[in-house]
Amino acid sequence: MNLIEELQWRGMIQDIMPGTEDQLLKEMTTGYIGFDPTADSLHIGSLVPILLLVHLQKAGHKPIALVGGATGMVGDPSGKSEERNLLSEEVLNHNLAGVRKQLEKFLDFDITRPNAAVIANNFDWFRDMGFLQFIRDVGKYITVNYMMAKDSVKKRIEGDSGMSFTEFTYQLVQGYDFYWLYRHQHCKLQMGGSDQWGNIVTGTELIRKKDGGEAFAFTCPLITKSDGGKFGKTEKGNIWLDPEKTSPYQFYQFWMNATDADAEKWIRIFTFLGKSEIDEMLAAHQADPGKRLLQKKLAEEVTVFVHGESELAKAIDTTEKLFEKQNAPAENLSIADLEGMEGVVKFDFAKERFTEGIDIVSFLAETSIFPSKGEARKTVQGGGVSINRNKVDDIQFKVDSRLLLHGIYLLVQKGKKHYFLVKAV
RNA sequence: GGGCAGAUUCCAGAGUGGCCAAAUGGGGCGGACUGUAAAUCCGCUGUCUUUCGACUUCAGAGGUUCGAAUCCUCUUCUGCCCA
Repeated sequence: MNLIEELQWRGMIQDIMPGTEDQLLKEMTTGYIGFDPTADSLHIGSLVPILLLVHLQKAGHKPIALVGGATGMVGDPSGKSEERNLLSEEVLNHNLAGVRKQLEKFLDFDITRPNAAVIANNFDWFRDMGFLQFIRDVGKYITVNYMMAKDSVKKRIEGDSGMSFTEFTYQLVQGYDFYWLYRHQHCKLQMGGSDQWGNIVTGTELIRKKDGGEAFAFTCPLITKSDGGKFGKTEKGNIWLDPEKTSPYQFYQFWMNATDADAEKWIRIFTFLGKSEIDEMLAAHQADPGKRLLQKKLAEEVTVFVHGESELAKAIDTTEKLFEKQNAPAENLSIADLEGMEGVVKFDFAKERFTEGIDIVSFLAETSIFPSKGEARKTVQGGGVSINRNKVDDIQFKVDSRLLLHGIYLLVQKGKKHYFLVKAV
């Protein structure tokens, strides 16, 4: 399978420009993807573009990861129904540094290789460009009619929130990125999410009109969940690649919780496993879905890719303690077991308060396991809270030191899946 | 510059003087079922309070009224139309 065939099999190609496959077969091709510095860490939504770059490099081509210092200052209207807030330069620089650091983990930058990865920042070529120069060198080549025909623009013009000139111009800014990289880095390929198609095409158009050059592109489908929910979101928000923001255990759990339908799609997209291996796994999974083979494999592969072997081992370890022996009494967990639960949210709570005894509702609110007493009370009444694996359904319940495991710990569960470890200090 | 329409609780979107902490749908959370699935069903979804209830909320500031998300005035923001 060549690169395009493989990506197609994995379900990672949505739109592709004619000739792209031939170009990739013909020679080592430089291709780029832009990353938005909207936060100081990438989240799993960015994993797909990262994987595209990795696949590209594995196939012998040269990947460029573009961090959008300049485009980030404008704001991409694609897929947004409303005008975005501008980020300050300070925040932007902070985000840029974070994103850059993460990208460096996934690609091979060994400069002895001809196809070593490169990180570029489009602020480098926009910093000194003046407005007049831009409208003469870029704006002149693209008609407003063309720009208005773009879905991202059309939707906003037809909708009722309007669109600023700044965001309208965005496609030109991104288009110029492609042109610049084409001129200076011989970059002939741009990839991205399918929402980027319009912006990408503007770039190839610019290359054609300004230089008579030829450039190629393909996009991957946006990842969706089978139940229509947003991918990569949980009740706690985004799943980040930064272990400080989303612990490897939580990260692992996210993939473990994939539904069957999602796991079947995702295993091809998010892992590097080959076709025969995946086919086998799919068959095994369908024979006995209850074993969650796919989810486990998926979670393992992605966690290793992002966080490494040792973090995966810890995540699995914690998972086993909490889930595989779910019916075992909490008292069976040793101090080492409890201490070693990496990634479980931990809280300290004053020892004296346990000695005095405290009602369950205040306890849950004060530890910040619940945001308010009202919510804590409602969940307890609804049977959603367990302490040391015993369900608490009486809001009068007192928490005191007799409950502490090994005299120190309290294992609190909110719902079935959310564990918290409270330590008496 | 002129005219018109609008701003409601996480989102969409009702409500147009008391019955409104505010319909309905979505989302979220929790429960049952299960496989840490899916589908389905049930409960919760402003804060505090065991309950009664109290308090803060319908863009912002004032006002009318016994009483306002609802009426009036000004301000801010948004969309549409005319110049």
